[in-house]
Amino acid sequence: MIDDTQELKSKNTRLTTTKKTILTCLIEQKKPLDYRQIESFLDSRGIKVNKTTIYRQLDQLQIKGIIQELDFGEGKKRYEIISKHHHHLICTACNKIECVNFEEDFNSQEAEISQYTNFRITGHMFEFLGICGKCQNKTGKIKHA
Amino acid sequence: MIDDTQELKSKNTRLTTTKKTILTCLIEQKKPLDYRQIESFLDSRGIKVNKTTIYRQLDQLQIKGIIQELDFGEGKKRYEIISKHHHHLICTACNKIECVNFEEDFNSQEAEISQYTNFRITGHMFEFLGICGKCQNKTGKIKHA
DNA sequence: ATTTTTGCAAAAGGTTTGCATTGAC
DNA sequence: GTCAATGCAAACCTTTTGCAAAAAT
Repeated sequence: MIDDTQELKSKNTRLTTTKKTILTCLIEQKKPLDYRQIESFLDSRGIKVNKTTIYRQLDQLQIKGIIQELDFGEGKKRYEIISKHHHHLICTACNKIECVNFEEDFNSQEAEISQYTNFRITGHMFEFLGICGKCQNKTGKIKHA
Repeated sequence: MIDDTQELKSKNTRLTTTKKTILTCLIEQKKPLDYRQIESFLDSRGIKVNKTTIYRQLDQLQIKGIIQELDFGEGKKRYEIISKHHHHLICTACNKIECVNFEEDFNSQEAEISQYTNFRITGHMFEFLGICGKCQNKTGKIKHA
């Protein structure tokens, strides 16, 4: 995903407190965070920055291939450090998001698809929906599958 | 997904031209459409309706379990007739979206996940990203995987 | 008559842009 | 001194809300 073109496109960057702290935040929390969560983290460190700055730093980090944007259909973006390819568990009751790794082999599916389409498949999004432990215990209101 | 509670929640509805045409649109096109595409369809049939009305009808159809909202990370929702469970092919060059069906068996993955999390898994999102035939032929600018 | 459907304007929520200023190298 | 980083206000885009008017049963 990260190619040389993108590396070159971005000129020198300066290592500011904002940038350093956004990275710290995403590295520490190890899961996809939205704008508000990142802002809170900065806030908790006493760093008051304008939202434009945060968004711009996130853009920049994405262009450099350091972080990636994710969208779980919440009407907002989430940002995550790019490490190895993995998937997510999304609690449909409380929106908690966890990362999961598992052995994946979608070759048969991809082969099946290429049988009747002319797409060249370059990737996939595969996220699990469910109810987290806390929400399972919390209430009887949750629908049972 | 469709349960009795939801059925009961929605009282009588009236079969208006707007509602009928939105349904026709989604049934004919057989793929996830965004607000603008739906509006254009209505427009092409000479039906001028306020956006609020369209959004409200889409909400209503969703509550009744007739359509579903999808989000492919484009910053907007898409709406699709609920038929059997299927997946999508998304062209990362032109954003074209197609539906695909294939045999799926994610039991091993789900088992693996439940080994080290306490989520009860109720569903998944699994969409393929790629380059459609048209875009493959169109230009050399497209990155090769 | 009652209740759904509609239009309009305005707001909401997340994200982006333009422009001038500040600050790092 | 140069170029990246920042703040601010305003704009943008999609979606939602409140309220009153219209249409359907």
